[in-house]
Amino acid sequence: MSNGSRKTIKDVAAAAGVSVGTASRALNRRGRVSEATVARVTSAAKKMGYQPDAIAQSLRLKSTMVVGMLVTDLSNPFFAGVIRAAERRLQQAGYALLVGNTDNDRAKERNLIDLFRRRRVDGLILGPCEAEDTDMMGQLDAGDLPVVGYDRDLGDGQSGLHVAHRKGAYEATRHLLNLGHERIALLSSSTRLSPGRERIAGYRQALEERGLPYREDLVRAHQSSMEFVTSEAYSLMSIRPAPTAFVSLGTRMLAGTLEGLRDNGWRVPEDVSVLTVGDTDLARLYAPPISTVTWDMTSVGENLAELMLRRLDPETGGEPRRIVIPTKLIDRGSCARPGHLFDD
Amino acid sequence: MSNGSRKTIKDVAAAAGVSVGTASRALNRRGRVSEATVARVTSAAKKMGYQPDAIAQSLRLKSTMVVGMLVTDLSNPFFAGVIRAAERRLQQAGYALLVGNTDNDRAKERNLIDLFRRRRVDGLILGPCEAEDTDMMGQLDAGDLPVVGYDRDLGDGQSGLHVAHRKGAYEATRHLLNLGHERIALLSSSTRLSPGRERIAGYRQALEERGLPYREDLVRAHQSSMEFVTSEAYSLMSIRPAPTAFVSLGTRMLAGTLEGLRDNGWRVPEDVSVLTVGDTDLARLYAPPISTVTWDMTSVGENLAELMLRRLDPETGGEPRRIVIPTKLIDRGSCARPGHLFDD
DNA sequence: CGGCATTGTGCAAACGTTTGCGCAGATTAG
DNA sequence: CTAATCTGCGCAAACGTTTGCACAATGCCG
Repeated sequence: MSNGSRKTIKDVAAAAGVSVGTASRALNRRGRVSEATVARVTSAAKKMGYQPDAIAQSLRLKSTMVVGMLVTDLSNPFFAGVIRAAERRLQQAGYALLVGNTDNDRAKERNLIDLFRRRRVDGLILGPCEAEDTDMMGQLDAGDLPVVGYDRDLGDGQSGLHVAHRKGAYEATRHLLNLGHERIALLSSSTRLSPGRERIAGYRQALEERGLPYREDLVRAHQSSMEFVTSEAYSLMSIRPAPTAFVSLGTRMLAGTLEGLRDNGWRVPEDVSVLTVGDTDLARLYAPPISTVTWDMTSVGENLAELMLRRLDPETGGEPRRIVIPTKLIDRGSCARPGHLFDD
Repeated sequence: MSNGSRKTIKDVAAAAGVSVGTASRALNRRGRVSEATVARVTSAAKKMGYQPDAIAQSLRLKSTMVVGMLVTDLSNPFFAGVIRAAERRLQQAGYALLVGNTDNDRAKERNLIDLFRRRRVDGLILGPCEAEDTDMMGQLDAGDLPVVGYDRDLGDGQSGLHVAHRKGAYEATRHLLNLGHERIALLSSSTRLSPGRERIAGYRQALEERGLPYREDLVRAHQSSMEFVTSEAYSLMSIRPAPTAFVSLGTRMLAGTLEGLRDNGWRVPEDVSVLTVGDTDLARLYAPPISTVTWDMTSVGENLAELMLRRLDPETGGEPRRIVIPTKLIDRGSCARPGHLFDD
């Protein structure tokens, strides 16, 4: 079937007995071509398995039909799910998705952005990254590269999507407050990222509404490596009077939290209530199942893609838009009235 | 800083007072250029923030520095982890990784492959996909597109990487047999994919070595959706005499399996032993923790990248290579001597 | 000081497309 | 029947690079 060297439009034109220009017009049904030649050319193209060279097209048309996306860590299932949905939607529109991992490192992010610009991506979706810089996004966008932010603070005039982390954390905290908890320990992802900041803000807001103080010693917000979370959990457990609830406000922190509690023999929910963010198999099947603040990853991905497509469409490209994805609290019974372990 | 339109090498050349050709040679330190002009040109380039256009380079050099990778589902953490590691390694070598989801659908896979070819990827990493076709891979490779397979059956002369699923399943089964189990139920991913086939083969081999029959009614191998797995688990639990062990041979089947067992009140490991494949938070933190056949995702990703880079390097590109990634059995106590639930 | 190798530079082709322009022939209007 | 319009096609430029080739200038050797 496939001959040695790849077929170009020149070969097709020759086979159909027309010039390259005409062949191009025929294949794209653009400009003035007779139906007869369209037929001849397309059939010749099909016969020899011709596929237009996307690189050459990109060069000529000044559009690569690729959008880039940067996340801190693709192996985080919550990013992977979003990427999957975004890719699907973009593909329907003819775009490919190029992903990059920033490892939550600002320098790496810069490098990747430059790399993607050199590759002439048509647009860029930027996930949260350490020390986000709204100026940068503005510059890129002004430099003619449409940018859509994902859980990331934006400058004016840019499109972005946010999961309602703040409200989610607020509601989770209120749930615990309503049960009578007053010392709620917090394990959060880094405050240098928007989701972490927002969640803590929600937690704080709920406390303040009840007139309870925001106690720094009850809040730990750093990396989310498993060992680290476990050791922070230990440390929180040694506070006296002890926290009566643990909120794990990072999508990958539940395991470490539970490990810490279990190793110390604290029972859930008799001794301590637990609440987490991001629905996982572990949360669903732990004994007891863990109550969770969740949201729809597919919706996030699709809306990100939609936002980008809107920016890419010359018709609607002008006005930036913002989207907020709501969260939902799933109550599973890992929260109860406060226990009385080490009350003082 | 950044002026309106993007700078091309022409601008750099003009600013440095040389011709484009010379500018190119200076920037790439290729051919004969005086050190003086190299300095002038590079400084001019830096001053105006020039970045070469990767598209134009690709067209001219006939290499995009992009490799494509196709998996069934990027949101499966076991693929995501591999992709992450592969991307990292490829990036060090200057390549970008373009990923696509096949949804385990042969037609989609074909489409994506065509798409990637049009995009002129320099190489292709193909994960498992329904009804794999070794011919196709051979054709692609012969058509001058290096292909590396991942847990996928290959034709002759192609590079590939396999996780030792067969051996892993074999050892897992033997572990149970050694404890005295004789009726071991199997929930496996589809046999239309290499990992599923291999795992079942390993299971079978272990049974046969003990002179035990391979019973089709104890083996279920289909999709891995949660609901499906749970219902299959139910069905297996109704067999009499009942299975004394459940092996969940898919990376995403443990949750469904455990749910089925729990809902029916079967205790692990007193009533039933459980073993799974792929280490997850759930396996680590379930009560009891679940014994697991695991392997190193990072190693898989890096070796895939390495295999591809080797094929891409004109020096070593010739000979194909195969790599096998070993598995390891982590014993965690979810397996015990057989219980006596519904023995007959 | 003449010939010759060496060095640095510019010119132009090439990669594979798309598209504006011009032109010949066909069709229509007056 | 002539003039105007329309139709279909070819030509060539352009997108931004890299690189073979030619050529002038320089340095070296005899």
